[in-house]
Amino acid sequence: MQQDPQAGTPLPDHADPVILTEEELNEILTIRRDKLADLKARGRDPFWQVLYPVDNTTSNIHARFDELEGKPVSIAGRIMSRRIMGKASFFDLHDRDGKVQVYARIDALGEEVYEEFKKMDLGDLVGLQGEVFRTHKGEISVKANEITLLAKSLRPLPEKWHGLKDVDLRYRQRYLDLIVNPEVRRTFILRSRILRELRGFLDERGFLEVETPILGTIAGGANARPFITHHNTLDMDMFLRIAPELYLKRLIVGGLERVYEIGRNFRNEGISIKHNPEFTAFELYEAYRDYNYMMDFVETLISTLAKKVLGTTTITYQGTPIELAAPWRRATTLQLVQEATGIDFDLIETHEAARKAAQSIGVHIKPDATWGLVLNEVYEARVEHTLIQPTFVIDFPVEISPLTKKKVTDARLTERFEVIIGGREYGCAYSELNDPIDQKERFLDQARRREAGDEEANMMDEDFVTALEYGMPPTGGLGIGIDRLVMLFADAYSIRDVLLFPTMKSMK
RNA sequence: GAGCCAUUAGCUCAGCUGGUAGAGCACAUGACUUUUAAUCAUGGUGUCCGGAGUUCGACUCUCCGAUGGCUCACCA
Repeated sequence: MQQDPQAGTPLPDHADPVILTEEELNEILTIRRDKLADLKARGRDPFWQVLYPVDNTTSNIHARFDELEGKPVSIAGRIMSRRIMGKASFFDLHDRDGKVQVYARIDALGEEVYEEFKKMDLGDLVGLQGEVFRTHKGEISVKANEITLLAKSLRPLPEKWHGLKDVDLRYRQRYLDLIVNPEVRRTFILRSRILRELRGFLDERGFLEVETPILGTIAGGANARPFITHHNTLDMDMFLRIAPELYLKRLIVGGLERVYEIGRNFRNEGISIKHNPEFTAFELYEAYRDYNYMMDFVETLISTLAKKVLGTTTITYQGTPIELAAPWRRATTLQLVQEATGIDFDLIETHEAARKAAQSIGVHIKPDATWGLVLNEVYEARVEHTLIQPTFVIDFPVEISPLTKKKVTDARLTERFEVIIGGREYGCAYSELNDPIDQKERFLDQARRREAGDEEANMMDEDFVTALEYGMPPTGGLGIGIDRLVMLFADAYSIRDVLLFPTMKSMK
């Protein structure tokens, strides 16, 4: 490693009392900065290190111990715990996917290097070369014959045994959370694997991954309040997307036939253990398919992902056993509401009778709610949270489904289903509305709702109607919340546990 | 947006009925060449979240604020 020839001259910054900050008064911080200053003064500034010839990882050393025993390896990582016993020491080196114990002794390293090693701190990043062996107590280890400080850690890490528990700090300083809480790292590795397997599954089936605008002048494709931003040179307000749906269906019109997008949506709504203002949506469209096909597709997709990523379709979410293997139950909203409440909405013919029926069982509804809105309210209030094993809930009212084909047999309902697991919605799919005249009417209906004060009603998208006028094949569409899927697979209680950097208030 | 709860050393947490604070880890010094939450001895950790008030005296009581958590609302 090259060292700067002028290294002997610099003075420690904090030696000047004028720029001594309050923070540096802390004993531990001061000592670590002093150690760094000492290294600099001796021409050994660790921050001049630019590379290290790493040729192995800690997990590989464990996995292939039999063939690596007695062989030299070169690894690098963070010192996470130390047991110094005079002229010999052990420490744990953590790298990206594991840790290994390192044995450092003065006669292997030489006096100078060993003394430098003893001055290193927990949290320092080092590279080392040594031989793989097993200790008397049986622990796979590396006997170091060279250790190089690659970066100095100037702050003490959170406690080694209890880790970092303060939830606020864990989210705001996720890097610390990742350093000291191994299960957090596992969750995000799992998240990456889920996405990789999802893409593989779709690739095998001939889907094209596409990217559509996040920034636009119409926020369509869902019922939600958008974030508003401003473009300076165009001098116009723009929206962050709430769903990619209308763009993806334009691509179906364009003849791409099988497309999907995995990307961020933004909704200007409340934050909860199930909601983050930005979240990752997966939407897929396949021409010449309907929602029945999509049910088979979803069953296969989720159970395949579980098998590939978790090795099983039998999982436990927050203590509740869930079986993800196909087939899943399929039941209509009408059936499920009748099962749960005894009320058969199919036989209710007027909006007023529907409202009275809901009120009779104590479900709160708006005074002008229509039959379909009431049915949906009752479903959400009395059914959704009770569906623990994977269930396709089928045929939602037309009022809440402005982009979905109506059922040929019942114009009050649409060919739409939701995927419910553990009482939560994981996805939604439908036979896409491709009738431009009907679509325009639905947009106009939504526009009336907007004017009546419903900020979540869909915005009119004239160009989307124009696209449909050129002809869109019958198409099955699907949307799945990736964050919630990761929560399910990782057994995470809060959405924030599967987002590396969840949305937080700014500290004042 | 509402209610409840929390905030004390770098981290994890104690702190009684109001008398200006403790432990473990981490850190420092010393001992120790197979330890693994290493051990042993010695030592110092501090804007008690911020501000105001009550009081002779506030970590402790009251009010205001900040941040977070939970529940609810919102959110298909």
